[in-house]
Amino acid sequence: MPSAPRPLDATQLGAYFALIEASSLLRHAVEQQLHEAGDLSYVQFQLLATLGDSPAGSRRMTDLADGVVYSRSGLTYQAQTLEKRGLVTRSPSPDDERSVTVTITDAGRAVLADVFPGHVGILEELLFAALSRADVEALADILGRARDHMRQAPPRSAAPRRRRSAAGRTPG
Amino acid sequence: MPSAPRPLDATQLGAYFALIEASSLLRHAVEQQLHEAGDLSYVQFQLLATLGDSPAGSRRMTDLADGVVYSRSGLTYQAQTLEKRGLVTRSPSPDDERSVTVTITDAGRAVLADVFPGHVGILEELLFAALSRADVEALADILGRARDHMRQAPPRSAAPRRRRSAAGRTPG
DNA sequence: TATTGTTATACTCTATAACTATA
DNA sequence: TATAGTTATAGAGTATAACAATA
Repeated sequence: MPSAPRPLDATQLGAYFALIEASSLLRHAVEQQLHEAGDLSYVQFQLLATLGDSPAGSRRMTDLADGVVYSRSGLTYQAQTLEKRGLVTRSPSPDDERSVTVTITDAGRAVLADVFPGHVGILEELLFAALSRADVEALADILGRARDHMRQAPPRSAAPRRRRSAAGRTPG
Repeated sequence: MPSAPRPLDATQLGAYFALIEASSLLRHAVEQQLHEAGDLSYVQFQLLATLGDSPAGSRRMTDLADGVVYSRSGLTYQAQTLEKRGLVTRSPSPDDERSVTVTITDAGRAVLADVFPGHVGILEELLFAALSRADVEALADILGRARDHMRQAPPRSAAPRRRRSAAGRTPG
C-alpha cells in the first residue's frame, strides 16, 4: 500500500496533461498519415526508420526493440508482418546463433521515402508551427532529460514485475 | 502528391523523438500501474477522471469524448465497459432526448481514489524527478500551446477525411 | 543456467458501416 | 437533413506462458 504522495500542483498537472494530450493528438495524426501514405502503423514506421538509420540497415531483434515495443512477442509479430510485405528480411546473426538480424530491404526504404514527406509535413503543421525556435530547443532539452531518466529508472517498489525493453526479464 | 518539405533539423528531430519516447515510456508505466491498482486502461482512467472533475460527475457522451477517444463507437464501448463494472451510469439526457448523460458512481470514485496515489507516484518518480521547477513550467507552457494549436488545426489538405473528436464527421 | 527468439492463445481496443431515434 | 448514439463486425495490436535452441 503506497503512502499517499503529496498531490500535484497546478503547473505539474498542466505539464502532465499537456504532454499526454499533445503527444496523443500528434501521434493520432501521424498514424493516419502513415496508414494512408504507406499502410504502416506507427510501430512499424519506427522499426523501419530505426533500421534505415542503422549501419547496413541491420539490427538484432533485441536492439530493435528498445523503446519501441514492450514485449518480445510483439516485436516478433511486427517483424513478421514487415517481412511478409518484403520490407525487411530476417536471418540468423553470424556471431550469435541465437540472435536474428533484421535488415531493411530496398522496398522498405522505398516505403520510408513514400511516407517521409507527409510525415514531416504533419510535424511542421501540427507541432512546429506553434513553436518558436527557443521552444523547440527547450523541448528537446527538457524532454530529452526526462526520457533518459525514464529509460534508466528501475521498476517501482510497488510493482516489482518485468520492465525495460522487449528483451527484458520474463525468466520463462 | 505533397511537395517535399524541407527536412527537419537536428534540434527539431531531437524534440520530436524526445516527445514521442518520453510520452510513450510514461504512458506505458502509467498504464501498468492503472491496470494493477484498479484494472483500468488509460482511456478508462481518463474518462473516469474527466467525470470526477465534472459538475455532478456527469457529462454528455459527446463532451466526454473530447481528446480522449477518436471514434464514437470506441466511446460507446468504453462507456459500456465502465457501466458493466458499475463505475458509471448512463441515462437519457433531460434536455436533449438524443443525448446520453454519463455519470460517475460512488464505486467509480472509489476506484479513482484507489488508483490516484500510485498514479501520482509514477509521475513524480518518472517525470518530475528529472525536472526542475522551471522545466515543468516551460513544459506546461510550450506543450500547452502545441496542444491548443493541434486541437484547432483543420484536417490536412492531403488527407481531407474525418478528424476531430469522436463527435466528428461521419455523416452516416 | 541465462539469453534470444518464436508460437499459441486470449484479450483489448479501435474503426467502419449500417442503423435507430430525436432536433 | 443533421446530430447523438448503438450495434455488428472485422482487424490490428499486445501480452503471457510455454517452448526450442544457443551461449
